[in-house]
Amino acid sequence: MEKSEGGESSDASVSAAVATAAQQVAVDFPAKKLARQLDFTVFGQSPASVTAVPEQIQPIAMTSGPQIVPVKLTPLPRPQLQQQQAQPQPQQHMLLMPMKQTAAPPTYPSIRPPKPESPRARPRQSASEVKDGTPKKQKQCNCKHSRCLKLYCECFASGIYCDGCNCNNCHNNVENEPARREAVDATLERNPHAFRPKIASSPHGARDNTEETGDGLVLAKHNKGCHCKKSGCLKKYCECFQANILCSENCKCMDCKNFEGSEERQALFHGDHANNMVYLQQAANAAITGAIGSSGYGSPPVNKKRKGQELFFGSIINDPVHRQGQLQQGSHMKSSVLPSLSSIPGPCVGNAATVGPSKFTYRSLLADLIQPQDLKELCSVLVVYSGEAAKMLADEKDASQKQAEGQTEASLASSSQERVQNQKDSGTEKDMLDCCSSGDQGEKISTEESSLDVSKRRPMSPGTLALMCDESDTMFAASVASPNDLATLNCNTSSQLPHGQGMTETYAEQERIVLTKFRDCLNRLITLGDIKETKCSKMVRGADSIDQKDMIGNGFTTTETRNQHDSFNNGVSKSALPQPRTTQLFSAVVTTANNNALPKVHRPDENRDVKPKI
DNA sequence: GAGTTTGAAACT
DNA sequence: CAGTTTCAAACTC
Repeated sequence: MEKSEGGESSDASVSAAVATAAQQVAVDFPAKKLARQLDFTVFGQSPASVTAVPEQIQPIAMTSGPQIVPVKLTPLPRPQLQQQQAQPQPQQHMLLMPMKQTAAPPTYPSIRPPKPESPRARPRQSASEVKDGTPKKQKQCNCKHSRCLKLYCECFASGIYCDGCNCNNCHNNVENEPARREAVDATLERNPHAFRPKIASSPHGARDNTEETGDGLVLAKHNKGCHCKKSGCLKKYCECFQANILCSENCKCMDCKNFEGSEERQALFHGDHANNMVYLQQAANAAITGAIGSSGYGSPPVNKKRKGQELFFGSIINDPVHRQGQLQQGSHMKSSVLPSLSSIPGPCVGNAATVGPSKFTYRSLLADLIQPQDLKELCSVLVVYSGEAAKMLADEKDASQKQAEGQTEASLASSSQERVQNQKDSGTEKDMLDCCSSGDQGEKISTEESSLDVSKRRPMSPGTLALMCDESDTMFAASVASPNDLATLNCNTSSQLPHGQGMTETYAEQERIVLTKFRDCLNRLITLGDIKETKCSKMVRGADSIDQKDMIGNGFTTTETRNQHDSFNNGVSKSALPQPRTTQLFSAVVTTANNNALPKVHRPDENRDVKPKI
């Protein structure tokens, strides 16, 4: 007779029997359903609490050996059990596994499950099992020939009795405990780790079994890895995919698309807001950490050795769709061929050889747009801005003072006195400015302020100085200011910082301008990223009209910013700025500033949104 | 719901 | 250990 021996009808009685029989462990090992339900959240369990389980039951198991221990169920040392402990649920059929399996206490690294999936990582777990994080119903197997006594059976593999399943000739129940235990023994004999988590535990330890993604999530790895051939590891046939983890070096899959950065994988997440947000966050973080410089790629993974690599790789070459994502994957497959494929992502050859635990890392579209040099140059630009702002403020102040003097017909003596005072307030600022300025910049200042005393120089704001400090290395020292200037600047900073209210206002204004320009720069970067993303998308979709050169090199960047570059070169501050590459990316900011920002330092409407945005 | 596909588990 | 078979879930229609 084919029936579900662990049927729901008998659920209560079976559970009661189990609870009674295994009273001692009942608390630690909640019922079966719960076990599975809570599967999904147990990865976060602390290793300590998890490892305690096997040790706890080990004495019992040791005494049982091959014998059947119907009374004291041997729970599988799996993470989900810990979850059960945390949230004890009534009537569950926790099964006892022979202590064999606990001979080597499994380690349950604290892993944040990408997805609430069975720790046991039994693939093919019905989605109905868990919805909105709250398990509704235990997964019901449909075994027909295995009697639910082989790992084919999810329930058995999960270490739980069948309960309400649709299986035939089920022996995975309390009534057939002897047979079940035999099966358990046999299974453990074949594979001592058969009932241990496939995901999360590792012979190398918890730490080795986890990897961190761009967003900081710690993802688990499949201990054995999958061996998928046709599913691309993007279907639930794949254990890794089903567990919502990325394939790892442990996998031996072919044509894997379940790696970070895989477009196919990302596509799957389209429509799934939650997952999409995770991806976006990963991308954002990756952009922050990896967008700058040619090392936009993190470490392209590495790992997997695929039997179908050659074949798979060959398909990539002519398949744009696979380039960006799998290209990265390919980097750890056949690094020798990577360079030729690195066109889209950009220069990543240097990283191709990088070997790391992580498989794939997101590479920002801006990776080849922003170089370390750009940052330095940006800082220089901002420094100049700060100086310009300070100067402008001083000019305005002087102008207003002079106007006031004229109106009041103040005496020459008093005027001089005020002038001296003014120097105290803002004059030092110019000193600082000139310290960091040289060449044309200095000339410009002297020209514009020919009527002013040379000593009427103002210090830069603390924020500007901070930039200066960061810039005090190569670029700046070489092209903007001499080391002596910087030294002087620093000295002046420390000695002249304490200024009056005037200086505070100046600082605030300087910083506001700098921040505003920085914001503009970031906005521009975003725009460039959008443009590039669009182009990449078109390209990936097979839009053959796009010239790849524009994508990878500075093509579109240079053309887009050429005019800006020109205008920049005509700007008043050009000599103070290190040349060119910044002009490609940041010239718009500079140009804009030269055109309208500095002359009107006080423009609340323009700067008012700086705070919120930044 | 039946049939097919898939890949892990089991077997040789 | 590799190849084959069995099995049940996932998937397709």
